[in-house]
Amino acid sequence: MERSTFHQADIFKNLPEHERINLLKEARVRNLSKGEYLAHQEDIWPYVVFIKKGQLRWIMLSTSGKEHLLFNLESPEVFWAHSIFDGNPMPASLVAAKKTTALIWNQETILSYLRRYPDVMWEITRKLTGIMRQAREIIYGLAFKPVAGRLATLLIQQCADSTGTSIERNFTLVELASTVASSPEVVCRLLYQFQEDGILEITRASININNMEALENAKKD
Amino acid sequence: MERSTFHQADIFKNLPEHERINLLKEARVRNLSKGEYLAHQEDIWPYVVFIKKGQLRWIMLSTSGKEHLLFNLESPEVFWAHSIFDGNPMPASLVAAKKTTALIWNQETILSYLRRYPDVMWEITRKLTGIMRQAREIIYGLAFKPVAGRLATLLIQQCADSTGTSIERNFTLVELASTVASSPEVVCRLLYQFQEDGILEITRASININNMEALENAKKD
DNA sequence: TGTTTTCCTTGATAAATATTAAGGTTTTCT
DNA sequence: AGAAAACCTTAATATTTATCAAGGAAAACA
Repeated sequence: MERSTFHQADIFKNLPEHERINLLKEARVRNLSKGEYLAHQEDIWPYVVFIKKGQLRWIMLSTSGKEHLLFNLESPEVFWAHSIFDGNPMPASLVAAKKTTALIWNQETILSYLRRYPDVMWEITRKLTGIMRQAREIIYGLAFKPVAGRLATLLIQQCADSTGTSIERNFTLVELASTVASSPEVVCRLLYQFQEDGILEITRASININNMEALENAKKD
Repeated sequence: MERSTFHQADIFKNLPEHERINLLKEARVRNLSKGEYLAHQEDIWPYVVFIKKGQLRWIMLSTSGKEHLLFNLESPEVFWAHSIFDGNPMPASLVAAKKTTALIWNQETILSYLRRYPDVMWEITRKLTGIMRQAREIIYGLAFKPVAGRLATLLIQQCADSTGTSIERNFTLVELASTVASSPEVVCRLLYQFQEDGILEITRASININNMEALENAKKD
C-alpha cells in the first residue's frame, strides 16, 4: 500500500525498484494535523518530502503578516525544498491543509542516491521547470489580470479537479483571497457579481457553474 | 578573450578545461541588435545561451499586448531555456536590451556533455533554484507591495549595480512601468512624489538618491 | 537646420480595490 | 442546548491605480 503510491511518484522512477525500497526505509515519517507547519519560511531546511496522504500548502508570508497561497501539493507528490540545492533559507512555508502523512529525507541520504543514479537529476530539473512554469502563471495573473480574472481562473481550476460543474466549498473566503492576492470581502462581492451575471450559483455547501463559457471569458486579461 | 569570460561562467565550472574548449567550438554565435528577439514566447526552443557581450531581457507578453519585464540577463550569464528540460513552449521571450553577442547550443550537444559530466547537473539545479527565488521576489512584490514599494525596490537594485547613490537613466518610463507592472504615467508621478519627499533628485540624465534610508522604508510592504 | 518621432510630464477623471464596520449565519465546543 | 468562535455578507467610504488627453522637451533623422 505504502509502496504502491510511492512507486507512482514521478521523480524516482529512474531508480531501480530495490533502491526505491531502500529509500523508503530511510525515510522519516511525519504525521501532521491541519494547520501544522512542516517547514518555516526563512529557515534553512534541506529536505525532500513525499506526500503519502493528505495535502500540503506552499504559502508565502509577508512582513506585515499577510499570506499568499502559492499552490497546493496533493497526495502522491514529491517536493524538493529549495535549501537542498543552494543551502539558502526557504522562500515560503509548508503547511498541512488537512491531516497529512509525509515521508522526509535529509540531504545526505538523498545526495547518496543522486550520486549513484545521476539519471534522477534530469527528472529533478524537469520538476523544477514545472514549478517555474507555475510561478510564471502566478506572475501573469498578478501582473495582467484584475482580481475577477484571477478568481475565475481559480474556480476553473477547482472545477477541473472535481467532476462535473460543481465545486465543493471546502475553502474559506480568506483562503480564496489569499490565493488571488486580495481580501475576503472583495472575493465575496465578486462571487455574487458572477452569480448576478448568471455565471454561477452559490449555496453554502457548493458553487455550481452554469455558464462555463462566460467564466472562461472572465478569466481573460 | 572569448575564453576568459566563458570560463568564468558558473555553470560549466565542473567541466574539465579541454571540454569547455570543445563546447566553445560547438557553439553557434548569434549577434543581436537592440530589440531583436532571440526566443519567442510560445515557441518550443530547446537551447542554452551564454551571453558573451551585452544584455538580454526575459519578457512576458500578455494576450492583450502588454509586457512585463521579469529580469535582465547580464553579460557573463548562462540561460537554460525551459524547453530544454521539458520540451514545452517558452513561457516568455528573450529580447536583446542592446547590441548583444550570444553563444548558443542545441539540446543534443548539451545533452551529450551532461551525460558525460553529471556533476554539471547539480549546478543546473542550483541555477534553477536561483531563478525560482527571483520569481518568488517578483510574486512577493506584486502580491504584497503597492506600486511605490515595487518601484523603490527596483531603484535600490539599480543603485546597487552602479557605484555611489547615482543611477544613470538608461531606461525609459515604459520600461520601468513594465517591470513594476504599472503604467508610465503612474511611475512618473511616483518618482516626483519621491522627489517631493526629499528621497531623491531627478534630472534628465540620472536619478540621485539623497535619502537611502527613506527609500528602503518606502520599499517595505 | 528643420522636422519627425519618441519620450516625459501633468492634470482631470474613471475604475478597481482596500478598509472599516456591523449584522447575520453556521459551525464548533462544552 | 447554549455559548463561543469562526465565517459570511453587505454597505459606506477611502485609497490606490489606470486611463485619457494634451503640451512640452529631448533625441533621432534627413
